[in-house]
Amino acid sequence: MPELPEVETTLRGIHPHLAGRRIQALVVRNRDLRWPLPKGIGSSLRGQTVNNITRRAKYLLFELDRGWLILHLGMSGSLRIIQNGASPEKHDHVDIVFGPDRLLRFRDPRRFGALIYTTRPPAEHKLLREMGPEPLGDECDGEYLFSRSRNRKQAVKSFIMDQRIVVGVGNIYASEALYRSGIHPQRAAGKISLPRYEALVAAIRQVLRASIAAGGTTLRDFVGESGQTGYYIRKLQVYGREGDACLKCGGAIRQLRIGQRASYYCPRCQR
DNA sequence: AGAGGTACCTGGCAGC
DNA sequence: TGCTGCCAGGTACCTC
Repeated sequence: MPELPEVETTLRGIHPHLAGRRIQALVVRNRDLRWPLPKGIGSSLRGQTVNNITRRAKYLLFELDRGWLILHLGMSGSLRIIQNGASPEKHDHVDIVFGPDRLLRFRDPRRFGALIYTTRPPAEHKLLREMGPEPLGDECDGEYLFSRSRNRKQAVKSFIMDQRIVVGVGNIYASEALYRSGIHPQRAAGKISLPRYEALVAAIRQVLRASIAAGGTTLRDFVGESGQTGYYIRKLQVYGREGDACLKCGGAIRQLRIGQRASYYCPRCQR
C-alpha cells in the first residue's frame, strides 16, 4: 500500500508518540521479512532512545543513541501505536516495546517490508546510497529530470519510478502525475522537452502534497486497535479507472502494462 | 550503463 | 462451495 505520502503520514502519526522514548524490548513473532531479522537485533536496540524519526524516500529512519533503525513498509506494511495491550493478530510480526502501555506494532501480510539496524549513518547504507533526490525538495526540478533523461529510451513512467533518478514516486502517483501533465506514460524519457519536464515535476509535487494533506486527516488512526492505517482519502483521476470517462475530455481511460506494472492514461490528453 | 525480467509473499477477487 | 489463476500501491537482484 505505501507510497511516499503514506510513509510520510505514518511518520507524522508515530513521531509524537515515540520521540524521546526508550526501547525496552523487541518482540519478534516472525523474523522472515524481506531479509531475516538477525537474532541479536533485540539486544542491540534494548535501552536505546529514539532521538528522532525521519524519512528518506519510502524508508523511515529511527535515530537511536548508538545507531539507526531503517524500516521499509514494502507493499503491505503498516505501523500502529498500541497503548491498550491489544493482542497481536496474524500478520503483526514485530513489536517495539517502549513501556507497559506503549508499543509500536509492525504489520505486514506480504512480508516485503524490512527492518534493519545499522551503526553507520543510513545515507551510507547500500540501500540508500544510490538514491536520487526527494521529489518535494529543491534538487529535483524540471532541469534535473531533463538532463538525467537525455539519450534514454526507457518509458518516462519507468524513468520517474526509478529510485536512482527520483525517490518516492510509486505506481499510482506516476500515473496520476503523467496524466495531470499530459505526458503519455510510454513516451521515451529522452524525447521529452524541458518545459514538459517542468510540468511533470509540478504535477508530481502536486499529487504527493495533496495526498499527504489527505493522509493527515487520519493521523488519529495510528493509535488504537481499530487503526485504519493504509486507507487514505485519495482523489485519483486516472489510476484504476480503465474504461471510465477522462475527467478532461470524456474519452475512455485505458490501461497499459509498462515494466509489468499497470499504467492508466487518456490516449487523447496524453501524448 | 541501460533496460528488462524475475523473485520475494499473502490475500482478495473474478470466473468456472 | 470450492478451485484456479490473476492481480495488488515495492524493490533487490539477475541477465542481456
